[in-house]
Amino acid sequence: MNFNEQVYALVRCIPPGKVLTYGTVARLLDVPHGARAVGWAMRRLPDSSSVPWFRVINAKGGISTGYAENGELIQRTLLEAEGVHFNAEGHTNLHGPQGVLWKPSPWEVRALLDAAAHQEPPLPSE
DNA sequence: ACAATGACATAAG
DNA sequence: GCTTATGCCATTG
Repeated sequence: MNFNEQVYALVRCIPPGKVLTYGTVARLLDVPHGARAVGWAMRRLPDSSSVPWFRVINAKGGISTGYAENGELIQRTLLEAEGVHFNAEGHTNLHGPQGVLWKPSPWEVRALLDAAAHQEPPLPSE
């Protein structure tokens, strides 16, 4: 199972209205410093992918896209549609009372990764 | 195998 | 809070 497949499997399981940071995704995959690799996995995703890439943001709670001119706007709009609130500074509240950061239990993560490993879903490369 | 790159993260100034 | 510098991982030439 490739690293990016695990990333996709995990991102696919992010519930609507919740988000994950690149670093968090990496940590959930037992790669504490693989944030950049996560970003790479997102970048190679086609827009038509079934992976909710828009639910992945940076550690500041802001949009870090650069895949397109108006990518930031697109991602923000998609998240707003799911109830994710952006403040004037352009970032979501990851913690606090309205924290939208998804915090799955370790066993959940392992279960979904195990399921993905058994399914071996086709890589959505382009 | 080596060097460079990138939707990142963290520390320091 | 913002800008720089360094570290990390996977991928690519």
